[in-house]
Amino acid sequence: MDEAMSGFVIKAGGGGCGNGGGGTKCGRWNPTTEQVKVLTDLFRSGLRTPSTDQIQKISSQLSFYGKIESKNVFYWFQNHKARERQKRRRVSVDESDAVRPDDKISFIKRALAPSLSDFAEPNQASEPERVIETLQLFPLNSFHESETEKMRLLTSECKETASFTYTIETEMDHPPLDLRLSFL
Amino acid sequence: MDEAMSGFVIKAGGGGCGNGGGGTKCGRWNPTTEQVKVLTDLFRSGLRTPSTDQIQKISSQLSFYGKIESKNVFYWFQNHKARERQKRRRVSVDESDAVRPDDKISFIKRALAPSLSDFAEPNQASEPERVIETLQLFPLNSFHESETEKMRLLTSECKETASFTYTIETEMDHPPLDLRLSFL
DNA sequence: ACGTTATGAATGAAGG
DNA sequence: CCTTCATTCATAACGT
Repeated sequence: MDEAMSGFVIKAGGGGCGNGGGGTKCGRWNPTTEQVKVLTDLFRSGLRTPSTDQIQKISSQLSFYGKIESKNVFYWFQNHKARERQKRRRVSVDESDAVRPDDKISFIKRALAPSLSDFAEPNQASEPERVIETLQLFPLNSFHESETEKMRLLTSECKETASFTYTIETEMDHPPLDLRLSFL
Repeated sequence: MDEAMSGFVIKAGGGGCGNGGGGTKCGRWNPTTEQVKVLTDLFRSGLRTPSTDQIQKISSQLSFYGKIESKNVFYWFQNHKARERQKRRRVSVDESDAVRPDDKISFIKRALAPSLSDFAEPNQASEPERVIETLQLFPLNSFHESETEKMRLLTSECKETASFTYTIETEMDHPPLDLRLSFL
């Protein structure tokens, strides 16, 4: 109903936002695929919290592909890092949880368990802040998965539903919370 | 034109989608009625933004009814809250437009309207501060500039950008354009 | 079969 | 850094 549907983004018409006209609504930055790819590549190269000058340089380079501002780069890294952690935490938790001990899948997983501890704790203090000096991008033909795609693959793992009942009543809030959940 | 969007399906194929008995198809989570009921119940009880722990507990409980992950619960609450608000806003707009003569309630409500942010008109003309573009003065000796400070430097408002040099979305097939990020 | 709706998922932008 | 809000994309579900 309320679909704006055909409004279509198309940036702000080539001029940016506040140019000349009246109150042109400055829509939010919509990164192009190339921009995303470069950013993702930088992230994968180990760059997590770029400094101000790095941000500006990245932004400058990326501006070739489309309108972009420094703050977009800044936000991108912040969000990407935060969500990477967030997702990882959630996935690991719900993987280890709610799986029956005698489930053969878990058995296999334990048997195959890779050195997960390598990536276990991205301790920031020990983060080497390793940025490769000459980073060749543009694979020209390689299509390697981005973080998002990887996350999707990881999280789409379907596990056996089973588990057991286990009372939910925690301290959600002090309010009434008279929930009688219909389990049992 | 949609080539920019690469939202291909996950398509579980043969990997990891061990649906436990139900005809559950991988892809996106489809909550069962019981799950929806519990979630709705929790929402009605006042829970709006569950913490991580709560999300995990809820997810664990709900996994009894079917496949579910923590992030599903997370998204569910996010969406539910957002859409609740969205509808509400739409209704309020609607009611301010169509006033029934015999409806005292709406009249009173309009009169009493605290207007949290009704007049949130982004008046740009009154902007007192002008951000200057030349900001890379001193990259030196600023140890650990706070993120907020960083943002202050990076933000450039919605002013005209000098990068509207080329047409947008016209031809994405542009040449390789070797971008080598050796600038960091 | 196809258009519409409902809703899961994602992410840019802030705030604290 | 963490959470939260708003907007949007994508798709299962549904009605015609």
